[in-house]
Amino acid sequence: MESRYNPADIEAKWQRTWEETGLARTPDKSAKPKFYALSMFPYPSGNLHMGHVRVYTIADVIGRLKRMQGYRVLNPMGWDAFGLPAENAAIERGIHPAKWTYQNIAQMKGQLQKLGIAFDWEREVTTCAPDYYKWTQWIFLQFFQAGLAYQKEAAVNWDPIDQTVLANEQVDNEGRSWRSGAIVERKLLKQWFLKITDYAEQLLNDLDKLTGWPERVKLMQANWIGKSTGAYLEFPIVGLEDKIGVFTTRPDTVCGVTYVVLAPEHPLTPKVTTPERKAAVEAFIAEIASQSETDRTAEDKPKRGIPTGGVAINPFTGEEIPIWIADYVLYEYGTGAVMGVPAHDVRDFKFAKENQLPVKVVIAPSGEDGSKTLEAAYTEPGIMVNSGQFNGIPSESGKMAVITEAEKQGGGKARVQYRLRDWLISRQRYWGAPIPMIHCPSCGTVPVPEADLPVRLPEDVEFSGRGASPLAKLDNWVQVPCPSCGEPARRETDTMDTFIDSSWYFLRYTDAKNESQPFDKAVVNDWMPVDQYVGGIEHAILHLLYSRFFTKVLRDRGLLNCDEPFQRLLTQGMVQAMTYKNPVTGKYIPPAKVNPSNPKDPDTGEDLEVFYEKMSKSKYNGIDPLEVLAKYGADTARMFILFKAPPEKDLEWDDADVEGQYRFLNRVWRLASEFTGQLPTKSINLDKLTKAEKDLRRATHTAIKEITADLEGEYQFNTAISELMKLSNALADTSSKQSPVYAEGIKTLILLLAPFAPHVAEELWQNLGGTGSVHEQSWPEFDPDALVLDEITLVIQVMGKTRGTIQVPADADKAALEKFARESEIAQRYLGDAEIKKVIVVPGKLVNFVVGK
RNA sequence: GCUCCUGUGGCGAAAUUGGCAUACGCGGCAGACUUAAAAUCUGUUUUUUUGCGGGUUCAAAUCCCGCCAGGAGUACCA
Repeated sequence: MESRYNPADIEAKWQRTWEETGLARTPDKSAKPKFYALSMFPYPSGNLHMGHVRVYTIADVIGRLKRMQGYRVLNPMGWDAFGLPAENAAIERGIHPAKWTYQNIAQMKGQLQKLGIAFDWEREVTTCAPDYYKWTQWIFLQFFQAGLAYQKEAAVNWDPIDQTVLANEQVDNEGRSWRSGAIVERKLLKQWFLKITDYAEQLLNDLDKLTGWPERVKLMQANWIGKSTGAYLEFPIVGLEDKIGVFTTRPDTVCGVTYVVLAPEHPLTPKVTTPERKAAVEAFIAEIASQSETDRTAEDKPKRGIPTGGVAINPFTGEEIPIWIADYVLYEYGTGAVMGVPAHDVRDFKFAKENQLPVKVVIAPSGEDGSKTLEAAYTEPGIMVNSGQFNGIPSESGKMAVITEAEKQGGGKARVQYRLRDWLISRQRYWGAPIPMIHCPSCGTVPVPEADLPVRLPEDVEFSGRGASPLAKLDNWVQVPCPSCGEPARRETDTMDTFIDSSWYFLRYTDAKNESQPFDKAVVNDWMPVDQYVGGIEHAILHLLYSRFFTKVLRDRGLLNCDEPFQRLLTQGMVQAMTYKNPVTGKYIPPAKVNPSNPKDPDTGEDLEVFYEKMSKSKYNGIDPLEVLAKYGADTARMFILFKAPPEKDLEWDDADVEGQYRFLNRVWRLASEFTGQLPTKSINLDKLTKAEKDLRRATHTAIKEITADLEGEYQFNTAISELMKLSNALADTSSKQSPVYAEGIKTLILLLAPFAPHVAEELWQNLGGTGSVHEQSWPEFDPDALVLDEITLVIQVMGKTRGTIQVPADADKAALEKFARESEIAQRYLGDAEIKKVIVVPGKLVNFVVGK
């Protein structure tokens, strides 16, 4: 056996061997239980970064563990390959998006393979390949047939740099594009939408089924869906037939309405405006329209609005109330109009104070009559007052009473409102799946027949980076006969949001080569749902919500059976590295130019701020995985990443800790190299073990127990590895290296190490004469008898304070424990002749004496 | 503003879920080996204490209340 641990040699060798023997290939259906381990597939940028290393390592450990535990495992990999960067490369460097993308894929695949992840590459999925996007288009047609895909003229988010429309979700809260960072403009265009709002209630309710998801992700989705329960109420307008419909969550406060506010864009705005207010209202609307989203939503911005001159009637009190328009009322939400109840809504209170509108109290805390002047809005529940027939009703039940009355009068009803909007999927871009529709002057919008799929992206395209989509400029591609009437028609030139591609890729993996359908129903039902999904928290809302939506729609189309695609979700933290920043100039300084023990700016001499941040080029703190692999090997990189922090927490890169893991693998290597015995094939004779042997055997079986537990439930790779270290330490320190117990320990250590550091484990396994691959062995099981101690350490406390410990027989009962404790020298010393009022005995742990004062 | 999470040695982190706080690793220090260094090995180090203040309990990092600090999500959602 080679005496030195040389990762470079053994890693390449085993990666080749595993490839040849098909270790990672997904087994055929059998009696074995299935396990679908999935990591979020990458965008093929061309370069692997540490974030990738972390996700795929986590999923790989889980996959390898499950294989050893007797599951047939599916652990696939693919490419989220459509998207803007490829098109930008085409514009900037004149390289075709397809060529650029496939080059990147080849490069990244090579890098990924060096990590030693057991991916089944035979199921590789590439979303920009026609044999994939054919089915993306087919699924779009399913949505269309279900009435879930429709076109709408809409004010959309227009990115002036990328020259495209963005989904609401792709605009950050400063009104900037998630990709280009440009301030987004509003523009009217006819767009394709998917009706995700039809599934809002299910998407919300089924969050309860996701017991294996982090609470905070479920919470973020629930907030995003934003369900509110309330009422739709109508306010008649003086002098008009029209009524103003509002949505409110507080119908119980309706008698306190002192004004109504419309969104400036509301169609009723011009109708209710009186001639003398017309000029002012139009000026106000123009001013709002010219404001960017940023200004309109700026923090602590005062609410601005003006009266229209129009008057509405509160149907519950008969009072005449003014109609205003204001910038804080959003046209897109609810009905685009709100009722103003200054006394019981914080915003309305502020708005009323600023604009001298009356405040009318209609809810009072119990015991009060509502005559007190309010300093702030009273938003708590209370008793209805000044509300005519509703006086005296508690506000919570008053909500229903008001709704019932509104229904009786025909002026309202209960209503549930969601914040979630329909999903805008049109992109005026080339590098995406073409929307398979044809616009015919006589037949209207007609789907491309299934037999004609895929609608291929034409290859001969010019990329200028300006104006309309490159597809719209290709006359010979755009012009087609109408599939329905045969007359000249035009193709839809928009492509689909790439989030569509990633909303069903996990289904395609189950049957990746199917040429006649996106996936076979029996096959997809066999593998789905995904048992463990691993990915970044940045996808907590969009990708995960869209995938859930797709799964439900495809289920309703009869294509699969599951309600939820991802049984368990692990959101791994970022990989951060140390950055140096000059707090005066705000500039980042490359670590190579800084003395770590006394960080100063090399140019100005100023003291630098030192902290951990997500790795990025602009901060000069990126660590190239390939360099780490070259220096230490994949096993060390994996061990470091798994050990340094729990998987969901951010991880701080530290070269010294990487060295530490390298040292550990070297120690394991040495232990195994110096072992001259045989790996045991049958169980050990337990009759006459020495104390040292018993201790070692306990260490071995404790490791099995703890590591197995750490990999079930919550994944705690960091503590699992610390248990490996303990076992390794116990083996190194033992005096019974000739014992079969030692051989069992060595064998167990290698088996337990296998999911974490697969190459070293395999090499050591083979060197010690193990049969077959270490990764095909059964995961070890612990012997409970091995864990039993003859003696335990009993803690002796007085008044809850630990005063010392004694050794006692492990099988002593409560009474015996108390006796040992009372007679102990420690108790004698600390108790003296104090009166013992009570003795608490926790078997196996402690005895606590409660004494009188 | 609202919602949620986190706070433990010099550092990353553990703690069977109420029962010896700091496992495991990093770093530091000392020693062995060496002409010397690296590598390796051995030993040692974090000292009434789990952000702060109260409470419950025989017993609190863990449960409850109130603060403080840091982070995340969301943002006029009626």
